[in-house]
This record gives sequence, structure tokens and C-alpha cells, in this order.
Amino acid sequence: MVRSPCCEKDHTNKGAWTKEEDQRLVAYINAHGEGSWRSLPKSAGLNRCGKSCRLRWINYLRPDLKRGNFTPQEDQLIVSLHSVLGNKWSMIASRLPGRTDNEIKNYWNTHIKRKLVANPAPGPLLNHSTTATAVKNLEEPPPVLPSEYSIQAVESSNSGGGGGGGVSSSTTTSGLSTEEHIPVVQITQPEINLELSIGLPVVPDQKPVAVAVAALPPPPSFSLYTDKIGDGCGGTVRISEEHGLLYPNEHSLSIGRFDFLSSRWR
DNA sequence: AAGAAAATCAACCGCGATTTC
DNA sequence: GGAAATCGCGGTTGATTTTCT
Repeated sequence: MVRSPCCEKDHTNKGAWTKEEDQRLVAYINAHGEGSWRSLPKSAGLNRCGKSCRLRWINYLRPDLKRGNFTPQEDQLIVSLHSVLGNKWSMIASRLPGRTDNEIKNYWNTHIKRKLVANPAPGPLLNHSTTATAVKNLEEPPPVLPSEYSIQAVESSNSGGGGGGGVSSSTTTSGLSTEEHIPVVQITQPEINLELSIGLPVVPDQKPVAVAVAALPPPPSFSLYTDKIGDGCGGTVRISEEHGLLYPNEHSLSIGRFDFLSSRWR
């Protein structure tokens, strides 16, 4: 597909925003709301491309932004979230009210990353770094599952209505069996020391629901699970509340959808 | 005090995903 | 169903500020 350039006009302004441009943008959004970034510059009388306006608003002009240094609590939360989510800055930002993905990304690259490099000794940061590496591998696994992974059945911790635990099942190159009697299928890829477990608990009147667990050898460890398996080979991956990364009264956090056939996030 | 080096961060760029026609 | 338009994300750049020598 041939994409049109973001800014067709050669005369759009670039570089730092002036106070007047900021005022125009704020006034326009206050009056008309966010959105329609493509047409906004013209409507607002700005010689900027829509992308630039959106970025300026989101990263700098939004009234709910929290300015100033990151607190130790925010710092720790960023490290924790990054260990699970990797460079999903927008998702990390969604857990830190008033902070933008750009701000967090910059903070990570200039502060936290340096600490991780400077402090390779065992400790919390190293543990998070180790976890992050594994998550990276989870995000970019080999394209074909069976040739790199071994798949075996393990005892289910969630086999209440689904028959006896530990029932094994063979799988094919297409990936995972969706037989409802299989409590858990464990997938391991030895070289990255990562495990995925997928279970199919019985939920009345619903399609099979998968539970996937990505676990690292302790410490630290975390787990992910999926629900609402759609096509029998993937599901929405969520962080459960046990990891301390969720808001009070929040039971899980969706971090994306993982396709077990292609072994890719999607 | 001045120049160099390092650190910071706002903004840009390219691309994939999603929506619209 | 496919092409075009738009949105949003993550990586990178470069101007500015701060620190060091």
C-alpha cells in the first residue's frame, strides 16, 4: 500500500512549539475536543501536521499531566511493568496517571537503563532485567512453534470441572489441541528458559477458555493468563492481581493478545 | 570564565494497525 | 475485499541544558 506523507504541505512548521501555537491548540481542543488530528491544524489555524499537534497535546499540553521528577514509587512501578510488558510504553503509561509514554520512555532510557547497566550485580534491578529479557523472547519467539518448543502435559491447577488433572495430550504442528478434556498443556523452549502453560477449563455455556502461564524460575516470577480463547490457538493475555501491578479492585490487566500458532503477539 | 562532554527531553520519523470508503 | 486515510506506537534525532575540566 502506498501511504501518503503525513504532512503534504512543505510549509508546515517543525521544531519547537511557540507559545502562540500552544495557545491555539489548547483553545481549539478545549472548544472542540480531541480527535480528527488530520483536519485539526487547518481548523485551528496552525501550520503544523496533525501528528505534531497530537504529540504536542498528549505529551505536553494535556491538563491532566503530572510534571516533575518521577517518585521512587513510580520508578519502581515502571521497572516492574517493564519487566512484564517490555517496551510497551503506552501500556506502562496507562498505569501511571499523568505520565506519558514518551516521558516514561525517556526516563527509562536515561535513568533506569543506566542503572541496570551500571549495577549488574544480583538484586532487584537485575532480576527485573532478567525477566525483561525473557519477556522479550516471549514477544519475539520463533515463528513456528513445534520445531522449537516441546509440548507436554502437566497437572492442572484448575481442573475442577474438567476431569482429572495431568491428562496428557499430543499436539500437532498446528499447535495446541483444543480438546476440552485437556487440563493443561505446557510448552517449553529450553534455550530461553521460558514456559507457557495452556489450560482449557470448562466454563458452562461458553467457548473453551484458555489459561496461559509464562513463568520464569524464581526469583522473580510472574504469570500471565489468557481468557476468551477465540480460535482455539490464542487468547488475550492478562496479568493477574497477584503481581501487585494492578489498581485496587482491579482483578487483571490485559496486556495484549498472543497467538500460539504463530508464537507472536498480535 | 570558557569550552567540551554528557545528560535530558521535546519532537520527528517510519511503520503497523485500524477505520473508512 | 481492497485501497486509501488516519491513528497510534516505538525508535531515533537533535537542540538545549547541565556538569565537568
